[in-house]
Amino acid sequence: MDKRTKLMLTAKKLFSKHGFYGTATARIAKEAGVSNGILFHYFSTKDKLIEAMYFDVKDRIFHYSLGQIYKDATLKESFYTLWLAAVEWNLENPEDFDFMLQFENSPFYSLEIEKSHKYVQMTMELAEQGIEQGEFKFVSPLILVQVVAALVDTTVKFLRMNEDLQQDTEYKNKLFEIVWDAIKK
Amino acid sequence: MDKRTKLMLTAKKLFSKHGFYGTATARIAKEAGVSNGILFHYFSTKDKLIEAMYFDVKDRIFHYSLGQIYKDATLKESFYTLWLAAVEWNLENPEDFDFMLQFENSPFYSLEIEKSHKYVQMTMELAEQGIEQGEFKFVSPLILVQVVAALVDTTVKFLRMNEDLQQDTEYKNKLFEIVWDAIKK
DNA sequence: TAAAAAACCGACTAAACAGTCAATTTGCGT
DNA sequence: ACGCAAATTGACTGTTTAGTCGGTTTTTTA
Repeated sequence: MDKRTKLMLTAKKLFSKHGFYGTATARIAKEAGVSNGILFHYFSTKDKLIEAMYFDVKDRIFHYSLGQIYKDATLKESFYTLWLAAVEWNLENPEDFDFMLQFENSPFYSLEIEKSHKYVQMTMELAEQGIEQGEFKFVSPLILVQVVAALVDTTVKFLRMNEDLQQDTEYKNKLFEIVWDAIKK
Repeated sequence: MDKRTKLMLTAKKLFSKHGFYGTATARIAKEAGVSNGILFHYFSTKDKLIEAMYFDVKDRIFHYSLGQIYKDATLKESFYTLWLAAVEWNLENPEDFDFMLQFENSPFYSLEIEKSHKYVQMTMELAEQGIEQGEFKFVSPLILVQVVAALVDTTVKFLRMNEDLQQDTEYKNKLFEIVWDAIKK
């Protein structure tokens, strides 16, 4: 594994556990088993490292989740697939999840960053579709997307505390009804 | 105003803008117009200061919101009052809001802390009531509470970006329907 | 009003920190 | 096999940091 990847993995682990400023760059390098200097060769500042990790993680989760959607699916099916994929991905990648939560609620984060993401635009289009077809509530598509995202996070946090429910498909369907009822007309 | 309060107000302002570790204790004291030493007289460590602020803010918002509920209100009215009060309080106290978001998504936070709050228990009881009466979805009351809380945050973030909608009662009613539909059976 | 306690000051310190840099190794095209 | 660029090292630095402390002022108590 190349050292850049090693650094990213170690940084993710430490950031998610100890926070951004609770994690020294020297410690990242040390635990990754590489030299101090190489970190700044790949990422000119600590902030750049954090930002690079954000794009990496966000990219992977969206790519995975959107990839699950199949053609000719109804709107509800598409949203179910999207929601479930995101929930399961986050459950399987707790470090990514904790890192994202921290980042998106920190002063690092701005909506400009979010909107620059092509995948966000794709989900916005899905929401717009639903509104036009009269299937979703007649509100801004942006808030529908954010509601779904927020409820993914809420679900993940909840299922984390209730491991016995993580495999319970029936219960998860119930949880999806929360999301669907929230956005549907 | 006593110096402890001055410190808390200044800390809140700086933490919300620059993050926890982006804000030096010396800077808090300086901008609060008090000596460096007095900060550690009131809060033995920086972490203690952060935690004390969390309890202070959380206490005030819950006290305010729950205080708005009137007797003989239906369950829906109670939830509407609760949701609206929380949304408006957060809009009027953006520093508190940003601070809370950061704190609750940082490694500082744990569910133990949350549950220790008497107000959380009160909202849990409201949710249990709704489930028993068959008015809410038959899921864990905890997740219903968390869904409402998450949707308060989502609404606040959205209304912040759309200031023209902040006074639009009709639109806010629409946004509440999202919350209500999410939890109701 | 005296004594005890609590609030308050600001200079100080030891540790930790992000980022630099000159020197060395590695890998790759020719 | 040569030469050159990119990767890699780790010791180093100037700054910043949380927290301490001996001493002073203000407030409370009896």
